[in-house]
Amino acid sequence: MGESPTIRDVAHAARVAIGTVSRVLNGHKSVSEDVRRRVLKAVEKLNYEPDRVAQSMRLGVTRMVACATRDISIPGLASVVNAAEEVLRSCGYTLLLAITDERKERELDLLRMFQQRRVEAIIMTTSYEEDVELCRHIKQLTIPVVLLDRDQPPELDAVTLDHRRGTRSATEYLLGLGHSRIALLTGRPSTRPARERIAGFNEGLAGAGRQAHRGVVKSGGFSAEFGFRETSSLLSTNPRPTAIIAGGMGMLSGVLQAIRVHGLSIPDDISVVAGADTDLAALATPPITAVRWSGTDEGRMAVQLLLNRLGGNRKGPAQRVMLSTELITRASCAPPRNVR
Amino acid sequence: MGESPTIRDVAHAARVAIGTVSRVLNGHKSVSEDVRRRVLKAVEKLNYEPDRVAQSMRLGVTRMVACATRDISIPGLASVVNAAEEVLRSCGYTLLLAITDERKERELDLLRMFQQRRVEAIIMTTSYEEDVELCRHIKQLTIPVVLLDRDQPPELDAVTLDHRRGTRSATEYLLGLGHSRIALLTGRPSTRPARERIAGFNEGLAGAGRQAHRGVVKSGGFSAEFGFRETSSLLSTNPRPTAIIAGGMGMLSGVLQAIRVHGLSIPDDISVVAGADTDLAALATPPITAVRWSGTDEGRMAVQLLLNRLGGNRKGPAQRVMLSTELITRASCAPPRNVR
DNA sequence: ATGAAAGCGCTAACAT
DNA sequence: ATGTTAGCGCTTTCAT
Repeated sequence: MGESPTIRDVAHAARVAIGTVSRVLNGHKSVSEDVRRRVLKAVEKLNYEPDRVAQSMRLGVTRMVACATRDISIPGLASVVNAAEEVLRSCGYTLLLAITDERKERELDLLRMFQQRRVEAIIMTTSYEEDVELCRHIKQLTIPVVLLDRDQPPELDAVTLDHRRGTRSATEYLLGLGHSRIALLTGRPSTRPARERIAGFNEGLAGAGRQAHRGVVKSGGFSAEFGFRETSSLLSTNPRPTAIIAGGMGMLSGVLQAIRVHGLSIPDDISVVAGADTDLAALATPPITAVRWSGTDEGRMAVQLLLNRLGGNRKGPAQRVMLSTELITRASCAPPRNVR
Repeated sequence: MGESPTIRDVAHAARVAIGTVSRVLNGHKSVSEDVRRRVLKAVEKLNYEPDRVAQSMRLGVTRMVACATRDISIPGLASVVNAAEEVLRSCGYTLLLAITDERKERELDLLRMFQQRRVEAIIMTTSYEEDVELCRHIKQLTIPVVLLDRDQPPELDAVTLDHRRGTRSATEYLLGLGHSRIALLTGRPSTRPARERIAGFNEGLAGAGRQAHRGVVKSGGFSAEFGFRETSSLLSTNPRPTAIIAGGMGMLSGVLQAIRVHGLSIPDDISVVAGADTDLAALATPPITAVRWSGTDEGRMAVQLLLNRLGGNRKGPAQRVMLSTELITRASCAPPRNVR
């Protein structure tokens, strides 16, 4: 880094003052054609690139936005980040990416690091929405923060997904097929997607006049491992559920694996609904009914909210956008055995 | 950003000189207990965070590493980035992420931006390895660059995957089952993974003493869309191939979709091998034989090479690491009809 | 139209 | 042990 030419080198080569070089590079009006040419030639010759660190320091603006998220190898999250980067870059911002792995300590570390790096805004998922320390640290930031599919703290902007309606639709659909023992697998209730799915599930059950105990909720994680473990244990109970809702982005593979291991077939022995519409859901055999939403829209919208804040609307009330979900019915659900 | 307290504010609050604050914060020896306590209390009270932009400027070191890649919504790439971020962060580096979308212009833009931001190293996939302009721009960078699964330019470090052997194994396996019309779908030969897969394919065919024309190569893209399009067209030829190798990370879904649309069944009508071992490959029905490798290892190794350079070994010869691939045989391949 | 110089926040070298 | 100051590369204000 030390060996890069500086504006001083350019000025020297062009035999002008450094202020003049700056003016040329920033397109100021009062520069003579002759000088402008000399400067540009010197820039070319030295392969000069302005130091954005120095610019940031001088101007007090970094044009960097940070994104902290659980794990981008989860397809749903990768789309969000991918879309966010594309929009940000097209607006001249640079994305700084960090993986939280759902660890609170790491989230706090990252928050501090973002602050030190003087990023101008943050897009993030918090792992523990109810954690007061975390919320306190987030709120005392002086830059805009946009939450991804999170509710807390309430004074922040957020783009959320309508998991509640998606899960309610799935539940109603399964009840309509005649299922009376439906299991919902989802994350800890300390995160919004899990809470909303559970709420939608209960609404669906209640709305059909059924007893809530006809549903079984396993709330503890979004991972494939969790899906596998809980599905395995559910399938060993008697009577076992006749339908499972895999309420997490990367959970489906574990659920399918467990069903396969138990030698059961979909939808004859058990119906399955996926909480996200992935390649796997669409192309499994049979194809899996899924609650679909767009991670790309989520990422774009998050940046939208953020740019609105950076554009000057710093003090307005929390902006909340909820993106719709849609139940895509496929062949993975059928009436349970006893009903047919 | 303007309202953050500076070291000067801390110094004032603690009634010491700014140099003293700096010494306390950087753990220098010669500081009295009393002063140290006063400074830390002031830091606490003001919620002071040192400005890393200013530190970068002063020290000439940013502790930032950039990663530019095609599209992180491709599962294989997301794992690479995810792993790279984890290692980098644990070493005190911050990851700056950019999506190239395989556009040369964007790659050139990004290279320039990285240079301006004074990142200390770059991890990237180039879209057009043969492009002299791109190679020239990369080579004139003064910071370490690690290529992901790319060969060009040859003076750069790279971590690559042994697609050649993986594809040769797949080809030999299919030939061994009795297939004589095998199709390989893969990307443009301007990228290493495609070239290597084609080479491995041809080696496999040649090694079995078969005529090369028993193989059909469609080289044009890694996307699901490409897989769908080419598979559809291949399935309409007569005689149609009896086996397809989906030689790309996100291609399998398109291939399976096309096979499904044509009403064919795997492996009775056609055998399939996937170029990456994804959830979809493992859990499709039937499960798909796949060439497996570890994106996580790839990302970690890339950072390893990079840290080695940053650790001082700037001038050594290009470091090249090739990670092995493994053929995971599953139920998607069987002898073709005429052989059974 | 151009030059000179201040100053962004910080660290380290030099004083004391 | 602590204060003072130069200077990192840049933009911008103030002269001229």
